[in-house]
Amino acid sequence: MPYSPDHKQRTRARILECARILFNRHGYEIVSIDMVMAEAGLTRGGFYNHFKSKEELFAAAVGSFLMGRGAQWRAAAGIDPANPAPEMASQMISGYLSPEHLGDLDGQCPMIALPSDVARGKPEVRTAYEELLTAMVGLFETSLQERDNDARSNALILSALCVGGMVLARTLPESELAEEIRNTVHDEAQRLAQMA
Amino acid sequence: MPYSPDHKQRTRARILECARILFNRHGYEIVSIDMVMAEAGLTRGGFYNHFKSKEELFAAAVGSFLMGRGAQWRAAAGIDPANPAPEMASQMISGYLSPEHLGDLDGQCPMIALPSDVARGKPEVRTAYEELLTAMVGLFETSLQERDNDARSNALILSALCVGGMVLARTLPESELAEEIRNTVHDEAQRLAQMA
DNA sequence: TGTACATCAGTGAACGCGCGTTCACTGATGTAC
DNA sequence: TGTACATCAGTGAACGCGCGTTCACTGATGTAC
Repeated sequence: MPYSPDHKQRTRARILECARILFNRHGYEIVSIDMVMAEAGLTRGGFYNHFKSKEELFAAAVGSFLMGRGAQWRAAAGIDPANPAPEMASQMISGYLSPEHLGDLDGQCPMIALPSDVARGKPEVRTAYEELLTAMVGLFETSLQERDNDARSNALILSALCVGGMVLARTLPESELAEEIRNTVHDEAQRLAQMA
Repeated sequence: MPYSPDHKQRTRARILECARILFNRHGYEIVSIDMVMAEAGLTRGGFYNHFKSKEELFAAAVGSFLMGRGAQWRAAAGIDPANPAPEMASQMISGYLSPEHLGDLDGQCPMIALPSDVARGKPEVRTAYEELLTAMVGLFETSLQERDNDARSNALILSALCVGGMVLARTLPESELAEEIRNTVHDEAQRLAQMA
């Protein structure tokens, strides 16, 4: 048995991490398998030892955010999904609609960076996106449900505000309007979360 | 002076219309200049008589929605920007967040179809996107301002809900969740427009 | 402890293909006479 | 009215390039003895 048992698994994780960052920054079509593998310190041929196609890599990269970069991000924001507190919704909104998140092209949530690419992708890619959204909606719902008997609807609305506000702010030229959108949507989401 | 004076102009408009539809459906990278020109009944070489690059075509195609397909769409929905009525906001929300708009891959608003592509584009492309959003925000604001002393903020929030709700519903796999998002966001936007 | 070996992660050349853009040209058109 | 012409929108071959994927191979590794 050559190589340690987890050698391949760690290489795969490295490829995935590089892919997530590159896709976030440049989008699905621009990023080539050569770019991903070079970034991971490997050559192109080895790619197919780990993934059966570029599309499969894309789905895996989108899905990897949930337990990878997204988990770090939740921890940094003091969010513990295992012990949901009523203030969790407010913390999520502050972090998601923050200027820091808007500027973080590499580390951002793929729901903001890649909706158009995902929408044109195969079902497995769109399902990976759905997992991210389901997680976000679930966290909002859990946080709201103590005080809110319409927690599900408000969780969906908060998710649409978070993703929608950030997509618009990201797509606009860097301008007053982009900041105005981000700020206004942030305040409205906080208001809605407090009211609930 | 060969050809009638508007011959070139009409050809340009035809190229632009084909480009808008193809970009909407397939995205910026997948659509080639060959595809656009063939769709317009022309050959690739002539493209550069009309546009100086693919990126310029993209910006023009995004911007063309406002006075082209978007104007048809407003007319069909009974929206007259010249005579803004208080119920205009509600009409816009009904049309924008409708199942018909969700299913219209060719004719949809580019703000839904292309945010990721635009965000990675040159400034001229992002400025074209900004024109679309500015128009939408302006229509909402005009419609709300009679009864609402916070019309600007609510116009921004409604825009984020419209675009955000549709981007999510479009990106998800065709599922209950996609319909639930569209419906819930639609109802919330209507509620907000009525309250204002 | 040291050596020969089997494994398989990783290599890199090659495949067929289509891209955006350029450019010398062609030929349909409206005008001049 | 009819014909020769100048214009320029449109043509299509060619350019250099990089893509996703395949495949015969290489060589670092842990194991067997």
